[in-house]
Amino acid sequence: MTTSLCTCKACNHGICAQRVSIFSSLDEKQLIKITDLITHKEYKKGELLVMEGEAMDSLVILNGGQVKAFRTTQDGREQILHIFSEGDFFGERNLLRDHPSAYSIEALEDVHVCLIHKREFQKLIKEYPDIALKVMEELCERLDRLENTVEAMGTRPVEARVSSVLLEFADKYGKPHPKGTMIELPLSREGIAHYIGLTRETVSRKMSLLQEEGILEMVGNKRVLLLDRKALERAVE
Amino acid sequence: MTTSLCTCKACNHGICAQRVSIFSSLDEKQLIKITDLITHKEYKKGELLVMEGEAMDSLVILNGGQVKAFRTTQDGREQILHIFSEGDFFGERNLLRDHPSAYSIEALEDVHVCLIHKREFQKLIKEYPDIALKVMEELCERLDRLENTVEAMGTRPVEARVSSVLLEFADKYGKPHPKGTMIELPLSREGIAHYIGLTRETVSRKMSLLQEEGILEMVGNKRVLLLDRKALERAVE
DNA sequence: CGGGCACTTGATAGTAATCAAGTCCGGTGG
DNA sequence: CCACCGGACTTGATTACTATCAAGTGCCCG
Repeated sequence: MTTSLCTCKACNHGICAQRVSIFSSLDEKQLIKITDLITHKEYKKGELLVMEGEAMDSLVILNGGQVKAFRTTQDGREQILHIFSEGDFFGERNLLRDHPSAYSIEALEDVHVCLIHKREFQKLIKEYPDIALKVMEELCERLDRLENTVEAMGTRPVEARVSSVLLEFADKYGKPHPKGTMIELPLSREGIAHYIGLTRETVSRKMSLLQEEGILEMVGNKRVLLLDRKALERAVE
Repeated sequence: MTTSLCTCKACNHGICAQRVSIFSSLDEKQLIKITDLITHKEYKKGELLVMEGEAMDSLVILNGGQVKAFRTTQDGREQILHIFSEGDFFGERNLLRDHPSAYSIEALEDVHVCLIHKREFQKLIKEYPDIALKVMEELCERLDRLENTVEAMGTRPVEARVSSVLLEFADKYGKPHPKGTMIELPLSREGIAHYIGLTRETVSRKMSLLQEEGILEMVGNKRVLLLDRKALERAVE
């Protein structure tokens, strides 16, 4: 999955589509055809790719970097709904149903995206039904994750929710380390708070607690060394 | 949509599949073919259709009555994730990915379901890609609703969350009434609480408040007369 | 190396959970 | 049809927890 990355600036080797799971059922010839339909775009950290309520005319495939999908309430509170990483896509719902975007998308770091225009995407789906099945699979994953989030927000004590996010990040962004797992946090404390419906102070306090308990070690502000995964898993239940 | 209901006990007129949106793209001949694949089952109010963690071998289409999809935590707390009504289906995710069920399903009233076996469903999806698109549409709707729930649970004050559920029920189950809209509540106070992550007492108190404000009127325990929809909509924001 | 921003920590206040009685609804049986 | 019973609902008092407000500290980038 992470091998043979396309490192060229504009993906003109014709292989970047290969890395996206929704196209995994296609053969090389078909992939090259698709690559011709793709246009590219770059965003800097902090830039908005999409604004809530805006119409979308393309499927967006993340080809490097991470973004957050979030909503802002009238009184300025933010709720993060999804974090998308390399290989993920978004906009599919707006293309399928012709709705405006239900959330804003902001680059968490410098980001490179591939765009497939609405009419091409709709043609592709008709032509290769397997693509629809792959999209469906991805929608199912998101449903699973959101259901877990709802359950956590509805029934779990705050400490369990923090633990749960840390486990999610460990699985997605963790790298082996002699003392456990090193996690590159995609979000600041405030970001984590907005992901699970808390305030930055509460997240801070709970993470300090976890550190005192010897479960993890904070390494600067952007990394966490997970020492005792089992303990974290117990905290989630 | 609600016309020409199949009121026979076992749906042997061969038209019950017609009422399900996922088959709406098929013609009558195809529908009759599908009807042959369907088996039927009845459940009484309170019965479990599916247990969390159980393997599923069929797509379940609700042909009458309502059910709730929920999870129970180790310490006995319940979180309701979905409410399914006539025409809705579930189990699709387990069939597509061969996972055990992520939640239990309980009949909220006497229920009649149609079952399509896994192997038939998978054949149908291959044969009629439009069905996959319809399933996808439905998954999108559920994602939308869950995203709204997460946003509400993360950023909205409790009163707004209660108002939000009442509006949802008004749209789904409300009937015109000289003084406003009469809502048949699918859930008890406790059920509503478990749907939005609160306790029954809190739901009770907030609904009493809404009644004092003249926004609604409780009619017995199972119905609510919504008097001032606009006010409720304002409370959600 | 310095400055700004993110993070931590502490004190206080507000809100919902919990605990605890009562009341009312709704179904059942006479 | 009415009376009764049990479960669901309401209401009140108290407790627990997290948001908020406020200050200080430390990380990270230029």
